[in-house]
Amino acid sequence: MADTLNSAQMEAVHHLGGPCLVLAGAGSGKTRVITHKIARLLEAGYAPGQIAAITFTNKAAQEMRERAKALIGARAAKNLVVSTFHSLGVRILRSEGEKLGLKQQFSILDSDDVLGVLKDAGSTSDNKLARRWQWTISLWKNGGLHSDTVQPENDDERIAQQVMKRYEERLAAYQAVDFDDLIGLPHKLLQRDAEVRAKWQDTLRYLLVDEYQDTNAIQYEMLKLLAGERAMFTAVGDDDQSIYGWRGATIDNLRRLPQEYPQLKVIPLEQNYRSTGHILRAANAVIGNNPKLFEKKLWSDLGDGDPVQVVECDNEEHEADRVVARIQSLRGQGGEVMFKDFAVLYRANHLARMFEKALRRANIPYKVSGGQSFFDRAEIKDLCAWLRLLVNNDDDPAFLRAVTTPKRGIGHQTLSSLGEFSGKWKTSLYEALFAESLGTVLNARAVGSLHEFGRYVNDLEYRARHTVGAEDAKVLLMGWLKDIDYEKHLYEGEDSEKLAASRWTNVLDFVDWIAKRCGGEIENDGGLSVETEKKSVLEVAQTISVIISLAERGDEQDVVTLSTLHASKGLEWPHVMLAGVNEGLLPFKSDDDEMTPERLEEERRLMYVGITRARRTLAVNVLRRRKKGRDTIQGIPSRFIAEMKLHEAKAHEDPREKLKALRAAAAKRAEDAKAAEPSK
DNA sequence: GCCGCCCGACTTTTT
DNA sequence: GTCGGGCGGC
Repeated sequence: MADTLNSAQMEAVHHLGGPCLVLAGAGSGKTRVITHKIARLLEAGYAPGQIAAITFTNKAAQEMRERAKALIGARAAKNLVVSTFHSLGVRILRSEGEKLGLKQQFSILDSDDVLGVLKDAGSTSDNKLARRWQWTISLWKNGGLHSDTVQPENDDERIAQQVMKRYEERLAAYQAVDFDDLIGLPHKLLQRDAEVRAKWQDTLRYLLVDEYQDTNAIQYEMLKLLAGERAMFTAVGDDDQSIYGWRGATIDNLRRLPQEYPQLKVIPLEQNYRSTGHILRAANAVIGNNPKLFEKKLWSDLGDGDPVQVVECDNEEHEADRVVARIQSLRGQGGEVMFKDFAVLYRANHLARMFEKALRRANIPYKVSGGQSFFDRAEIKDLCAWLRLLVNNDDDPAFLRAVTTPKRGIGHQTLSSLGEFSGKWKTSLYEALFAESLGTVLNARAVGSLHEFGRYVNDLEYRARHTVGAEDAKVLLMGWLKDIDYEKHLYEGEDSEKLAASRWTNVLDFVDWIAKRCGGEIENDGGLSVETEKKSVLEVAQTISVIISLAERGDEQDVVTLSTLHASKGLEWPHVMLAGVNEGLLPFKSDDDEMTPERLEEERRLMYVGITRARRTLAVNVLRRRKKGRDTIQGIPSRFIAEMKLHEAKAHEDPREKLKALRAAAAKRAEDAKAAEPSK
């Protein structure tokens, strides 16, 4: 792609006078538009710190900052606010949270912590039930509701509402917030405090929102409040790639934009720079079956390319074999085809297994994207709990995890007495630990252990607060691990030595990662901070729950990608294979729910996302028989295959392709003959 | 109360 | 194929 903008992109970049919606079709260069627009805004007199580019993931934020840096230079890029919704929320809460009774050192609970709190608040040990509550409560919160405003529709919801109320109380007591609060609380603040609102509207004078179709109700409200009367923003999104409805994203946000901002300039980007004609026509044909919010049709001038292939497979094993065969054959054709040029995309995670097996057998290197995140690992969570406790002593969930990791003679009994005691006196567990009268409920030995723990935490906290810079941080952290004998804890807790060793490696990586962040020379940390001063261990510790992308940070290796369709959004590969394109799988259908038109439309968008990941070749796999639970059932080709209208495309294109192939073959024969002659 | 065995299920996921 | 939950036995 040359470094020029096409006319639609140009228009999008230069429209600075009011709200702007860029309908960025797949592969239409939306990141280019955003970064160029940032450059344009700087030209127009905005200071870097007044421009905020908002994304959904840390990875996207990091990429955006990188791209912006290449265009506008490191200096300007450093002060840009490139941030996820959630990090922006942290930032706002950090400076304004006190107005909500939140101390500056609040904790951020991850979803496991939340689950724990919910089980506690709802007095259950039933994980499934607690997860349902978690889900419901999160959706409510994302819809802008809290326990007093929820309108329960059945008994389950009434119970969830009660649990929610207690959950809210717990979080307040812990000085903790969950991920939803990182949006919800800043929103609340901006809404009710005119001063805060004015301050932030004045700070962030131009907003650019990436993946706008993925915003939920409350994120949209927050954007409106930040943008204010001025309404200086650019939303970039694609209604056809909205695939996160199930987690609260609402296409309504796209629908409402032109209504609520009549002066909105809508600019479609329709030229696709990614895929060849056959692939793009299939994509257009499929998505054409959805009702349109905005008119938009992708085209490309990359030529027709190879026709889309439908690959019929007997079953999952056969499919995996054919995937392997296809990779080998495309690579065998010479050229510079690398493993990293391939992706296998599927609807659900568990479908990866068969491909992993086949690829391993064929000695083809691969990576599974969207697997367990580095930060989800138990050993990392252990350490995070400690760090959280240092940051916020009142974080009871963190206290409970840290005090028992590793085991230090403080058992269930002791902790439950301590819990009772703290409940009675309305203090946090940590505070309770130092109470004079603790001896009345616990024996001296238990009190002694607790005090020892408390003193250690206190001391470590002091040191963490005053340890600055990468090297000192590393010394501190390694010392801490030695103090708590964490390595031994790992080897004792794990049956397999190998597993323990790999866990310990993770721990060391984690230490390095934190230490690096204390160094102050990090430019890409997901947009969380723009300062380049060195930071204390404690400061770094506070932000860890919002940053999760160490695992994704792995450098680009030459490996085949296995990914869910969801996780593939925004990525592209020369050769894409869509796996298991069968009724029931894609569109997905579970036994108990019925397929609403809305659901089907979202599944169709998922298919569209899958198709548009491909640059040069696309294979669509269909299973003749497929596994379902324990048994095997007949496989019906997905309706989306017919919707691709491949036969029409063939009837249209085949003669020309055939002719081309014939001519090429003839030319080759002539050349071979020529080559043979002189040697005679 | 805990351990072990058996059976069943098995969307999508970020922060 | 694996994980988790539930049930039954010790």
